[in-house]
Amino acid sequence: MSSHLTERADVTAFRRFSRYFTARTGVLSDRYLGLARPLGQARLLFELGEATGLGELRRRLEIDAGQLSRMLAALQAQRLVRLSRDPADRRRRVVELTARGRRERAEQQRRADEVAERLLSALPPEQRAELTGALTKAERLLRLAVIELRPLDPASAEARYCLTAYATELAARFPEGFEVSDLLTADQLSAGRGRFLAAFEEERPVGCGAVRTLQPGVAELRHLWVAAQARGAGLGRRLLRALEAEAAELGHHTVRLGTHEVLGEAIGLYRRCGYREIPRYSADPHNHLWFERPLTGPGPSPDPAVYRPAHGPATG
Amino acid sequence: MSSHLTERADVTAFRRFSRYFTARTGVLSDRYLGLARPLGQARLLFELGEATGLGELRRRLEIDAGQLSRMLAALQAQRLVRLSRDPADRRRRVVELTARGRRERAEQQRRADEVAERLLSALPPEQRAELTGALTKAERLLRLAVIELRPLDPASAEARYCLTAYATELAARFPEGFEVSDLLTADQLSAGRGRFLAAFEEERPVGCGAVRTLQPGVAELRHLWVAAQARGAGLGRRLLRALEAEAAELGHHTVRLGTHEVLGEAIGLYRRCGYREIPRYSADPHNHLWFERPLTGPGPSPDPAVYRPAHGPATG
DNA sequence: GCAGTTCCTTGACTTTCGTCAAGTAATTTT
DNA sequence: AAAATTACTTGACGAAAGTCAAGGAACTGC
Repeated sequence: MSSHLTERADVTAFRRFSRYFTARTGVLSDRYLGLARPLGQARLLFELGEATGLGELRRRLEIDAGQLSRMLAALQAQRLVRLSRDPADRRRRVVELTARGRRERAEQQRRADEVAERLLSALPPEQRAELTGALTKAERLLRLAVIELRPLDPASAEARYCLTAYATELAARFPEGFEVSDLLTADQLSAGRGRFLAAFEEERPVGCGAVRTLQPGVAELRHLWVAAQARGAGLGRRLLRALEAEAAELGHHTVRLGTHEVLGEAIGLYRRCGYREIPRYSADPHNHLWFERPLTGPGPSPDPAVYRPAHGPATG
Repeated sequence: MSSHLTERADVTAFRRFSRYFTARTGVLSDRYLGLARPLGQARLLFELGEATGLGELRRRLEIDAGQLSRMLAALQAQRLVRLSRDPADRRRRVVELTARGRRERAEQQRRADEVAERLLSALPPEQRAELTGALTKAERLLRLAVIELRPLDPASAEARYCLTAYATELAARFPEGFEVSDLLTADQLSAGRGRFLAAFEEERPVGCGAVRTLQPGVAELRHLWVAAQARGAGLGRRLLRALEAEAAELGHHTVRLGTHEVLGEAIGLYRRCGYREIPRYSADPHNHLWFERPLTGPGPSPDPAVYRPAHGPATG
């Protein structure tokens, strides 16, 4: 089927790019920039920003504890970092760049910039701008791709965190205000009656959404929220599509939703994603517009039933 | 000045992307995919396609002769490659993957595909297509950026190669035919009277173009050629901008050119790049349209005088 | 307050990577 | 045909990277 072929082509394009990019720039940036330092130490120096706990560093760089310990000792001997104990837990140690370390790091960055600049300087301004645009867009979408969508127990602490953030925001934006009591209860979403999805960026919740059965065949989408710091990446759309897929999996053929007139971005999103305005179908006092989208009919995007959201970690 | 700021922003965007991309996927693809093999051997296995001479391999991977020798011995012991002597010069040796080696390589590729697919599968089809589009565009532009533009002696073998390829193509496309004798002579382009630029992709000529003085302040652009295998990347535009910069450097304020009515792509390029059609200014029998562009006036692109083409190797 | 954990350091390796120099066989130059 | 050069292998070694286990100090849970 055609969507499978499309997927193959995407994978191929991604891999081609990845190979080309690492071959072209990866080599340079690694070897070159480390000054006279072994790669491991250079990488460490580069990764060090604010004062960091060794544990976090170890997790980030996936490095053996012993190795890290020795590398830091070497950097300390060169007076590039300062090690101290964490006052809160004196087993823990904290690394920090010294002034000299910061200078070295700046020099590293400068060299990396230089390599990038030499590459870019070959292009006339218009094409350079095109490249920058493409890379920025690609980065935004990659960032979006690594955000994990997971179904969550609506009674869980994480779900509550998302819903509270959502309610707080609505309270600020709706002229009439908004109360946590206006939300669906966990009970109304639990097994059989609906689903709750949350989006995690590096294990921190940055979005959510719920579907629940409205009548046989028809689901209602509610509480679509994207945290302020995660906006502009397309997460709203991704959540929307994933919620539609959940609805389809629950056996529905149509999704409806109601929204508030002040939520301009959301209204735009629904319109762009194939939703059509329909007459009022609910009595929710916070709703002024109602939308609907068929899950199987023709729309501006491929059949969402084909898109299977990953349940569980994406990189596990 | 504003163009400098733009450039900084481009460098920053490039570096941001580079960092993010290598952190996100580079690590995975290196570590993971090599199965249980050391990185060097995995890389070697990956790089081996057709039967390859060791010398070429050494040059490509920038690896010490001794190291390569030992790595290949290790791979041979695992029956992944076959070593034989080059019949033409029996000092030379040639590596080739065995059937088993090819299987291993395919497995490596499959894993890489899997990683890519897992990442991409998080995105709904529309956003996946957007990402693929952005990456494809970025790759095209990166490829374009590493094509080197060099001024060449128009009498050199490489220049002659380009011009012959250009003439051959015109001969096939023009109904009236085209002769090498219709080209400018090296003499007409040599020092003081004009400049000849050639584009090299990995040291192979893939395009060219010339400017020469038509009258004080006015340059003529001629013989703009892009090899068939390098088309679609934007090289025509890059050459055009570089030739304009050369003209500006020679002290001209205007560039003119004439072209043949069958050269649709070229005509489109000139139009997109700020050229306006003007009345006939030359008697060249192969020309049907004439164009002109001021080098200092306002145009759809920033002042080309700001863009300094790199003379000499870009990664030197 | 004591056993069990956690966080980190140290010691004792092995493997891999990278470099130099000596050596051998084939080829080219003189 | 001898000398020089080229293409590769082999030996020797040092530095870096990676692994495992033992141990000490600080914290946690009962």
